[in-house]
Amino acid sequence: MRRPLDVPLLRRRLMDRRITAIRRRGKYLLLDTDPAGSLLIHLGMSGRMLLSDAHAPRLAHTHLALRLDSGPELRLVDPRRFGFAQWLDPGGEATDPSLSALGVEPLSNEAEDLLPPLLHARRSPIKSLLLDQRLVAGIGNIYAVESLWRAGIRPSRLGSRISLGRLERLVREVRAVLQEAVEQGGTTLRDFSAPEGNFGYFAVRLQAYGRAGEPCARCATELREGRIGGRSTPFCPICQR
DNA sequence: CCAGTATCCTGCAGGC
DNA sequence: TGCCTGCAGGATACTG
Repeated sequence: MRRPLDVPLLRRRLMDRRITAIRRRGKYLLLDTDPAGSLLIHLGMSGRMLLSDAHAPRLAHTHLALRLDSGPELRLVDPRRFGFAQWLDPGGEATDPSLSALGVEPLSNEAEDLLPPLLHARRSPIKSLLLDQRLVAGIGNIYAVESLWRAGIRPSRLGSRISLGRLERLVREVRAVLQEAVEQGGTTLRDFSAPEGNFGYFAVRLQAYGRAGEPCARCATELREGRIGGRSTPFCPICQR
């Protein structure tokens, strides 16, 4: 379902509300307010949130700008418009179909116990499983590709055909990749940046994503480019099995 | 149930 | 230089 970006409605709802908390669920961002309610945001492929001086010129494709009483403007910039911002009334988090269906947070304490058997029970390619937000919340193409390379697992291998031990290793690698990426400020390929405008430096650590045709960092075999779920899927034909 | 494809949209790189 | 094609961090509807 394509989501609306109803600016007049957002203006009515957000006027005179105070932002009390900022949360994340999977790839969704939630700004909770008082009086109760939340602004739900997804950045899609090309979206960014920017905290800018209210007088600074707005970048092209600025679809939403929230003037904060504290001074700056919170802006949603999204050239491709796959992202969205939507108002949620109290309780909306539980009724929103995609939000309520989100799976395990990979960085949560229970992920290492819950995920391996869950992945083992499915007959889809493991990469598709990692990208399925209803199973695991928050993994995108880059981090799926990286985690599988690190774990030495072929992206096309069916979940049911991977031992629980190897799936446990995979989940550990997913967590490590995500943690490192967050520490490095994310992965800037083209237009990603943090709200203050700084870039993410995880891209320099990518060993597989965007490296098809280059030698594998582990075994020097040329990385191949596959396609799973319509997404580019580089992998090492020797050390990913 | 599952896999693959099309779709939404703009920008950019590469080929000719 | 300019035009065309394909591809890009995501999610979902549809088809077979």
